[in-house]
Amino acid sequence: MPTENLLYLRVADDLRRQIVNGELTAGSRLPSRAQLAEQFHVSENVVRRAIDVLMAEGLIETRTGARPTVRQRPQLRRLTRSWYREQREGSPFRADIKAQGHEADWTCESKTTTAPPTIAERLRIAADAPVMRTDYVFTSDGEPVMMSTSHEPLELTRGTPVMLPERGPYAGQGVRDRMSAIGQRIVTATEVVTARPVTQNESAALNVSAGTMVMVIQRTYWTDERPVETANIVVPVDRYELLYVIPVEGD
Amino acid sequence: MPTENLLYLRVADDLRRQIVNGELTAGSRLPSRAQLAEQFHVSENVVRRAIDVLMAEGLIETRTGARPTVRQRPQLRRLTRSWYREQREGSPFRADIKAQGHEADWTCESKTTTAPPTIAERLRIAADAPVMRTDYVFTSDGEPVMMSTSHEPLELTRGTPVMLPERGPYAGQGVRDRMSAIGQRIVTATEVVTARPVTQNESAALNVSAGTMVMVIQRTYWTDERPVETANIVVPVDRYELLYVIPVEGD
DNA sequence: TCGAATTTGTGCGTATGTATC
DNA sequence: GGATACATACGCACAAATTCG
Repeated sequence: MPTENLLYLRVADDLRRQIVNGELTAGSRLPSRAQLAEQFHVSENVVRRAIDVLMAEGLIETRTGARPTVRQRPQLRRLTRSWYREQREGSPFRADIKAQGHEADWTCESKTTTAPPTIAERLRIAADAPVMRTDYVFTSDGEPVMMSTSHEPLELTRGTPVMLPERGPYAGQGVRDRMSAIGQRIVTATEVVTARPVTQNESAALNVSAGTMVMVIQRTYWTDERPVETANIVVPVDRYELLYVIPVEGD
Repeated sequence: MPTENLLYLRVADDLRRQIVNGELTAGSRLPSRAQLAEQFHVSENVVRRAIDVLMAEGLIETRTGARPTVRQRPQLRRLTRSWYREQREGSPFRADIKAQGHEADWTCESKTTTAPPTIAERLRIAADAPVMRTDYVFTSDGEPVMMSTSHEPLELTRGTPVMLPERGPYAGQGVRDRMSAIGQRIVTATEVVTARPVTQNESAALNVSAGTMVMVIQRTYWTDERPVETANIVVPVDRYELLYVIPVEGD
């Protein structure tokens, strides 16, 4: 169906065209529903459905009482998910953000708890085994942009200087350096990437509107023998793209 | 807001609970709008919005004239996006799918064209330089599950036996082996992962409902000197998760 | 096979609450 | 505080597709 004959889709198409063409600049306001209805000679209801479509596409934002605003297309920032042929030191997140000309920082909170089943499986430890759980919220230029929840088996770190990830001599230096300090040499990371709608908690913490999507990276760090850390990293799809550099082996 | 006081969200929550609890089994039908409206003591319009929410979440499917059907939760299949410590031969896609106990196949169509700007940039060739474009639709157990669009510079392959990716002695063997046959030794792949709503074309080709999300992998194969192939790989988020295995180098 | 009942998708009108300006 | 505008909620009508006797 090249030409759309449904009213609300026709309206949505026209408005979308104006947005991507720049006739409606980022940050500007759309006409009100009543104005659009008169303009397109349709009912307000049709306009509302068209607005819903554009909102689902992430092109506009709506707030009750205010006319819809054209979202400024945030430039995608790139997260490099690879150490291949790079000499990376300290926190990968900070290095990535600084490389793109922004200020990076984070807050975190650690507590000991017991491993939930999915985490236990990923760490290959018994369910309910003691773990150190650390919740991070990462900020770029002061705005929260990413969050993650990390789990480390306490059987590895208990009683060592690195038990608390963000305290002590190795604070803020990343998992690899911390684990290295207690003789755990990380040689591999696995990352399982999925995408899903944002949860209420995440939408509040990351200041993104409900219904938008996030990518979830289930990252696990491995020594030659065992997994030593695993984390769920949550990134809004409209803020980040992920870059993987993959060595291709074989003749 | 722990308890939701909006009518349509209350209805959606109740129906969602019934689905995930298994009270509404996969493949079964929901009651009709009128029945649900009476059941919940709300208007049909509220039920409609609740249905919209569940559809956006991918929990149900609707067809005009038929009651909404509960989608059978497709088990996520895993795409391995790495050659690290694996000896992979031929098509990575087929190997992955077969390893998970399914039949894999694909259809494709090649044509010569000129490089659009984004592709030209990724291949580091002039815009409008001649390229071989190949569109793939991958099937698993006969169902379309993934699609991709590949571009190769014709300056590399013109006049060689591998010019047409799916014809000749190297048909179906994957980019690495084909390029190897003409002396292009691929040593690195880069993949940029993003997620966005499915387009109309994709939703028709992949048989997924409109409004659902896909992950897009922008993959580029590199020799030591230059990019030799780039592809946009489109995978629905509710069918696949991506697995990256990353060697961690250093000290 | 056919036709009638059912059900969804679309479209219209209106009212109320609430946030914005 | 008042005017504006969106979010939610109610009602109804019709076309198209499905379902089923």
